[in-house]
Amino acid sequence: MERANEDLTAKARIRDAALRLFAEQGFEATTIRGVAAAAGVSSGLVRHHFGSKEALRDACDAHALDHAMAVKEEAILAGGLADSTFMAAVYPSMLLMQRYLARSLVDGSPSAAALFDRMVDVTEQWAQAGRLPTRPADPRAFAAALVAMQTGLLMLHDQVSRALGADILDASGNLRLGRAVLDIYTHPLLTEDQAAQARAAYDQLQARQPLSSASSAAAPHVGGGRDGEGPRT
Amino acid sequence: MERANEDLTAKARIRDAALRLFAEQGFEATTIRGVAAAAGVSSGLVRHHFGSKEALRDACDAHALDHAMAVKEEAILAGGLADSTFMAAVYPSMLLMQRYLARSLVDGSPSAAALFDRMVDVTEQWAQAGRLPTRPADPRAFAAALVAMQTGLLMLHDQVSRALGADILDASGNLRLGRAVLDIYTHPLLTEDQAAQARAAYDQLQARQPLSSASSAAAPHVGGGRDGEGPRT
DNA sequence: CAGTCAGCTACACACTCGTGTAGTCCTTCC
DNA sequence: GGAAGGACTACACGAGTGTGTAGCTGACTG
Repeated sequence: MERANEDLTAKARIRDAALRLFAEQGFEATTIRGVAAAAGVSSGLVRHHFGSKEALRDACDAHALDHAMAVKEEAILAGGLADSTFMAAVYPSMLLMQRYLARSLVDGSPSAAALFDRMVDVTEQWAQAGRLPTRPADPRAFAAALVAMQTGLLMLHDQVSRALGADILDASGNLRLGRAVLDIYTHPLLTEDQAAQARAAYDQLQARQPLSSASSAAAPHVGGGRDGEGPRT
Repeated sequence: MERANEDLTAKARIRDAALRLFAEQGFEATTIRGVAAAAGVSSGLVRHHFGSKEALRDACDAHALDHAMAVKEEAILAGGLADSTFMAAVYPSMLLMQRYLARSLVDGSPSAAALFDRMVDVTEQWAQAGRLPTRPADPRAFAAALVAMQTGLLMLHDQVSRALGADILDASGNLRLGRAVLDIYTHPLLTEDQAAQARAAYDQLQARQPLSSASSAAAPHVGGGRDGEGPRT
């Protein structure tokens, strides 16, 4: 399924190498010479084909978006298996594209930021459409948090893989992670008592510092009780 | 509560500036000269106090860990409010430390990776301790996914803030995000039917490609049905 | 008062980066 | 056959980086 690298044009090889390196190392840390070496060409050729490093990034952005869209449409046209799980399984390149886009968010790519907003929009509409078992109170914040959390999984690919002892981009490790995330999304992490306690704590916080500029928690407590410490230190 | 910058020694000012810049821009993109300018000193003084850029990073790592641990112990000693939510609310600097550590994960800092592993360990033990309403089938993967997702929220600080139209490090935006994450963790995102359907899809995937190296999904589908597309494209 | 030493600065060096330019090779078309 | 043009390389340049070194200042110490 994966096309052989030797059959590709040099321009495509450069773009693919850049996409992979950008995803793995980030935009700043990736050098044009490194891209050229990975693609098996001279550094001058990178400039010849793409003009500048920024233009190379734009080409990668466009390619990642095009690829994701094309695969998505193809999957929709092909049948009912339009959910992203199956798509990513059938098209291994999807994960690289997603990881590239996730990394672009950290690097501050404008197009990735635009995509993030779009994903939040789509998720917000999906949350408001009533497909959820429970309608969230704040669909916008709900969507933003959900998208950011899922993206975090891709960005921390190396860390998660190391903690699991298996590459989450491989079939076995990926299935394992997928089931775990499914577990998180399926079962509530807090009992009703704990949730009520947490909500009360937020109410108290909001009442105490209604207009203060002091920061509070980005990480919600997961363990509700006294010694219940969340995953975040 | 926040100490005045002018009262700090130059070494402390350099460390604080480096921590903030590392958290905002990443390690590679931050220059020693930039740190020196932010601290109001010459670039040579940075080297005089810390020896090298890597040693400066180590000092920031140690400081972030020390600060987090000290605040945590103090909170535990002070009373029952040991959960991270309240701590971060009381100690605004906690969020910066967390954001720094989250960013360090992306930049590949060894000590941040060690901290990530420790957080996964703690979360795994917490998941196995039976405090959850439902015991996860794979506590290790469950914990890794949970920690990565929460960390993702901090790493995508800018993106989430933009999508919400409010800085999530400020009180109002942070409360809003906290409630949203609480919402995610409290209510299941999938109905039982959808969850069963997703599990069946994973079983089918696992049976079809038992030992293949082809990648599958890191993003689980959230919408289960035909046109149900998850937040991830 | 002289000595000392940490705090601090200014400056230079080697290196790597992105970029610019000239030139070679090879295919294509008249 | 020869001109033309794209694919591709080699090399040079300026800017910015981390790092090294010499020197200045002021407080403390005998």
